[in-house]
Amino acid sequence: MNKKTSLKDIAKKAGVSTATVSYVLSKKENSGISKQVSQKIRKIAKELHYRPNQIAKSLQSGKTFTLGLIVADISNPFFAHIARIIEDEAKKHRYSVIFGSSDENAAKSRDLIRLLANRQVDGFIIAPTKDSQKEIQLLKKQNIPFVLIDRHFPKIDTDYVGIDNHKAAYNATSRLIGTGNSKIGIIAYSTSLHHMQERIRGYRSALKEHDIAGEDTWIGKVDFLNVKEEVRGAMDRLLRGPQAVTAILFATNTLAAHGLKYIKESGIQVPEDLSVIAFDESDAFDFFYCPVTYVKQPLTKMGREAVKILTGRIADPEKPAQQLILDAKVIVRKSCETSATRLPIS
Amino acid sequence: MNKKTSLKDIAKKAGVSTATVSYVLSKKENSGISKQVSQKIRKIAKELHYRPNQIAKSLQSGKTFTLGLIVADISNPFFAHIARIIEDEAKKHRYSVIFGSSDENAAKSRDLIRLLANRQVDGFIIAPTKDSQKEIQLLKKQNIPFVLIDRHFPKIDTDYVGIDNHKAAYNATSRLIGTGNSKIGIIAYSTSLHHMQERIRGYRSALKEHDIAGEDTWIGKVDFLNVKEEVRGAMDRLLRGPQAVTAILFATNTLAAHGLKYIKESGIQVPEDLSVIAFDESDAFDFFYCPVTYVKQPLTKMGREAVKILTGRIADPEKPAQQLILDAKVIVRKSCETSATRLPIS
DNA sequence: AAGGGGTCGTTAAACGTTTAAATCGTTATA
DNA sequence: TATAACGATTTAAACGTTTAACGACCCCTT
Repeated sequence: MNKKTSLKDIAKKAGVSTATVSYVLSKKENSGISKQVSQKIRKIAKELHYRPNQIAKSLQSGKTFTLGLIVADISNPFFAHIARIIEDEAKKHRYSVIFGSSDENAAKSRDLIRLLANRQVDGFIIAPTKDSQKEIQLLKKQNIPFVLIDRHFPKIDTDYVGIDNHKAAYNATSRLIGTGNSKIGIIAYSTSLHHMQERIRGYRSALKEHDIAGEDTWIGKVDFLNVKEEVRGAMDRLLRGPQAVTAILFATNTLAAHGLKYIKESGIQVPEDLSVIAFDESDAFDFFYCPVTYVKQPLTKMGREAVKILTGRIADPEKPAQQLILDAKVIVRKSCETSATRLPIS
Repeated sequence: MNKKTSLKDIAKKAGVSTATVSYVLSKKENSGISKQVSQKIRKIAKELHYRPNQIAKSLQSGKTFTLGLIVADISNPFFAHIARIIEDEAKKHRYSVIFGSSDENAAKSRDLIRLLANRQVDGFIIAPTKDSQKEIQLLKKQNIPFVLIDRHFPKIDTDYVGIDNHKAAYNATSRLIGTGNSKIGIIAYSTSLHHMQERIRGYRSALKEHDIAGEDTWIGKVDFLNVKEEVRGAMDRLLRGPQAVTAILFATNTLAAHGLKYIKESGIQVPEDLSVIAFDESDAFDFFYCPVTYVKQPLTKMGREAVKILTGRIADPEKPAQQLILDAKVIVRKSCETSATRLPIS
């Protein structure tokens, strides 16, 4: 029906070549074409509602001005928020963003990366899943620009933006110790992903530093596939028996949300019975009956820098990889205040 | 450096024409080329890590297999959730999703639509802003497939997926009336957008139906630009004076979140002093000290149907526009239980 | 010996741009 | 008066695919 109008249509109507039209419509103000012809062409272009076909431009230029964003789940507020920041920063550089959710699944992640690579995105921002080292290596070998966010593989030298997870977990745990807790648990994902390992390591370091002999049972591991149930199971284990903990560090917002629900339902009193600190941010932390202390990641900076590093790499594929490790901030609230009485669940 | 390999490269190496390579690599199993040549080509393709250039395909076929998603703000959980559903459903139809946030700003929305149209997306899913009728008309005139979600313009005959906002607000308000409230307020956005008008109208209908003469002061209008402050101002007004309300309906999750924070800080007791119902979903509703009754939109169905309708339209641009109006469900919880004592703030 | 079919592959055009190089008048310069 | 220079526009190739149409070759019939 209503075919889109192309340079050719304009050229035909104006009685000139498509080259002339292209020069007029793409060049700023100069370059060879007479005022008369220029104006005529511009007029016709407007009449026909000409809109340049970006696909054709991309084919010819080899640039799509599109960034691929791959996260675990775009509906997770953590990633949704980052996505928004990336969108805004990308726009400043004239890029659009095409996204995909990997669900922490390496195969999905691989498929997404390939799909978007075929679509010739100019670069990727990726929160990689476990077991995707090979795919990341491949991107690197193919010289496709990308930046990892949130997680990375320390053995692969790549661009990366994230926080110092060890330090963040260390600080959070230290806070719990400082307010009088000596039995402290952590609930984390059961994954080899480095950021998660670092959070656990930071937790352990803090215990060790304060001469607390941590128990293995204090570390609750949760699989991505069955979060709700496994968080509850882990909480049960942490809060039971003679070594029951009096404080818990949740390694992500999702883990915390489930944990807090459990706490609420079991009638456990925070901070009297249990101190709590969580990673990330959530409405849940504000609205929980006792405002939850949390480890706030500098999302804005992370998103912006990721885009900057990526555009930098697109501009210069040869420059050395850059790892940007930011500090997270512990926002202290009531959920980890000192308390005298500590009652393990019987 | 590492140029991507094209059909031409494979053709050269195999000593055949690019056409042959194309036939082998794109056709399923048949069509003309001998086993030997086929295998040779496939082998070389694998060796050279051939990946088809989707941009070139798109130029030639006129299809990008990309959908444009334009929402108010991808970091709003409501839209982030829908985005995820759309992503998944789109994938089933082999589409990827490129997104943009309009911030309820018509100019931004227009720019986004044009940008993505230039990128030749095969269709749009749009939560339109106010004052974007013209742009929507334009899309229609240009025969670019699109589906509106969440909001639409009743005067423009377009595909649309949303809920019956009048009915939803009517039901929610009726619930508040049914539990003994007769002074009921609503906090909504100050916008001409139809969905918001409908929510207000539904609220009014319910009052009228129950012979309650609503006060204008019971309707708090909030501008998109200054939500936090204006919600607080509106709440102040609703809760003051002889006509102070004993119940509030929040027209969106964001409005509710700010309102609930205000309630919490002012020490107002829900549901004793104030009943509350909110549209949408939020962690805030679960974690607020009194679980909040909410109007749950069928997001999954909305997202899925939007994609289905869109792909349907892409396939057949001539078919009549389809409006899918779904029912929202009031999920009753404690925040709107009957209560005897009602104390306006003095 | 001429024609009819297959089989396997190539040619060439097309999609909508960009852009270096060529062309063609004019006009100024030597 | 040749020629150089300039200004305005066109030609043509290129980006990486797809695909209709064609051609070459071989085998079979009649």
